[in-house]
Amino acid sequence: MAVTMKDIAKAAGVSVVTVSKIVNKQDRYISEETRQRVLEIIKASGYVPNSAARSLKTKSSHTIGFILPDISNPYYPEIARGIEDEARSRGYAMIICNTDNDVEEEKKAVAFLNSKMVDGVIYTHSIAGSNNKIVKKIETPLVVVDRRVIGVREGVGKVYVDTEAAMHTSTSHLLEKGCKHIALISAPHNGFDDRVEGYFRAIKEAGIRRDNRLVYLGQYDVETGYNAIEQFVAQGLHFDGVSCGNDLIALGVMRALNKHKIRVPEDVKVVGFDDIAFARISTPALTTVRQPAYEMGKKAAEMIIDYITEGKQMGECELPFALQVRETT
Amino acid sequence: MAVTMKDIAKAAGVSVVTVSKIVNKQDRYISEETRQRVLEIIKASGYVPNSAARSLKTKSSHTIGFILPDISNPYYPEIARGIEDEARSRGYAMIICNTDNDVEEEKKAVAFLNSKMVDGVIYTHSIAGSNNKIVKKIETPLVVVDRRVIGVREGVGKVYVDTEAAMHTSTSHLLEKGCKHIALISAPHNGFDDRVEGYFRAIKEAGIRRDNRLVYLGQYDVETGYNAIEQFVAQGLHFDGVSCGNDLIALGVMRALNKHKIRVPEDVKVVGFDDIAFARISTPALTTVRQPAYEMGKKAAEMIIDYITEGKQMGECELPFALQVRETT
DNA sequence: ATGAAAGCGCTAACAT
DNA sequence: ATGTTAGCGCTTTCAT
Repeated sequence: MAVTMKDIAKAAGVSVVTVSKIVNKQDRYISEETRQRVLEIIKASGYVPNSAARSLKTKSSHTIGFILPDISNPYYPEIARGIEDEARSRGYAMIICNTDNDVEEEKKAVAFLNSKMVDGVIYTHSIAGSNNKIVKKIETPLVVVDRRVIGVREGVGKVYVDTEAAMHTSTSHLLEKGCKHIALISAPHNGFDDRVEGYFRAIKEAGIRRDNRLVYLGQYDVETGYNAIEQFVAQGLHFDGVSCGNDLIALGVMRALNKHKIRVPEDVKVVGFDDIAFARISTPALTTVRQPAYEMGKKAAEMIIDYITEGKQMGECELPFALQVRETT
Repeated sequence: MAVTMKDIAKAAGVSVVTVSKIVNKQDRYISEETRQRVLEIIKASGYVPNSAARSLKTKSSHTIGFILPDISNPYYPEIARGIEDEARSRGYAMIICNTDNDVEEEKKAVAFLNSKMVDGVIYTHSIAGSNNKIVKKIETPLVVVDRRVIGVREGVGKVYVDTEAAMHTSTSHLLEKGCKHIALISAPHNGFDDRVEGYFRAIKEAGIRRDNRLVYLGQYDVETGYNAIEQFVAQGLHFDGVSCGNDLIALGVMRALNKHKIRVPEDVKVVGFDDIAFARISTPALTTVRQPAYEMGKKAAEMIIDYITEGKQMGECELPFALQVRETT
């Protein structure tokens, strides 16, 4: 049996109340002498407060949930790390729930986190489906990270980057490098699709007519990039640049291009999105738009914990993106 | 205020005990009629048991901790996913703690998880430092995953692959492909170093004299692979194969080789270790030894939860590795 | 400066 | 088949 406050109290010859006050630093009216004595006994005994009892009483678990599609997908781990660093440094634990972009799984995750009595949840929702319903089920403070949710309930924190502008930047970069026939390979979102819009705005500004045959919308994965190129090649389409919805797609693109002996960047230039660790490592190294994943996670955790502990209203926080020019353009 | 058992009891006109029994499926002696009635009220009210109260009573938090070096490093997320899948399907939450391979951070993580009253911990310890001390501080059931810990206390579960044999396999593969001068690039471990041993055993069996100039021990990262090759080249060393301690190193190797216009696999063959997602995607695709990371996580969670819930003794579990021959050999 | 009393929501004997 | 009682370890008035 673990040592409890009662044990400490008995050993120190004081009441549990006194011990509680000392542990919680409500020691305004505690004599320095007893304070020291109790503190020493605590240290010697290896006493650790029972968090279940504390939670039951205070209605706060000092735990936050992180709902995301899949931790084993690159990019998300960086967000998770940002959350964990900020959270733990402030005494909060992070419980993660993978949903595989499945709305049913998201519902389960929400119910699970509710049952775990988390004090808040950070949510990177799936790209398809009606996330507003999910958001409504979340009873705790909530911050939506990485994705833009339109019209969610009041008081929801938001941390994001302007993906429309980012995509505009990456596509414009291709244009500046002399590309005239730029393909878009990405994944469809429900509602406003920032990436697609950013791409179209860039080529429109350049006075280029849109060619829907060069737009391929699949998933945010390697296969999509690969398959898209296979399809373009099979159709005999001409293109000299590819703007990708994320780096995974770009890597798939490069693989397919390599297979067809199409040189990057000489024949076709490629630009990714996200700047996952492998963008730097691939050969050739991928030009991409950096999303500050770690910072987003950290900011989201900061926001929600500030709210939980100080009632500081959560707002919106837009973080900057940055073009990383490497070898594929 | 959330709805409690008391509310349900009042609404159903029964005692909280009856509700408790129904919720916990101890309904042997509950009449079908009351059972249904209570269940309906529960459903209608959206009642969720208060896990803090439950934990306080049962001394079980239904939460397990996962201590690991860094979730934003590929390979670990797969383990994490395996743990989370198994854990959540059985009602357990997973709290992760990053340690950055720092023993002090590991201590903090252990203290943190203890304070969170986790029912068990799954531990992938740092490669340096005296982990036995850490292990001793962990008061809960413990499973060590991915790493081999020698001489830890009794009753600790272990999930691992035979890395010595795996490294022997990858190096032997290089030998079979005709390599005569095989370099080893890896990271040093404290105590027995499986990977280094596996490598040496393979070249010794092939009757090749060991050349310590071709052994480079740094970190398990891209830079180490890159720097090692730079050093070999600068020293004018001849080598036709590289056996790497993990895939990150191998990727760094390929990058450096590419820079020096050394062709893979024509001039130098490269084999990695782990089979992270990017091994398949890199160009050329990396030949490597697959470690079943997801399965290891899943197995570790299974083991520890079986122990927690059924007292089933934890043992050792060796999972198989598998050579994945791709384009770099 | 310290403590007594009450109760958070739940479960586990022990009745009935 | 259902309820009474007690208590898990802690925090929070309210006394003293």
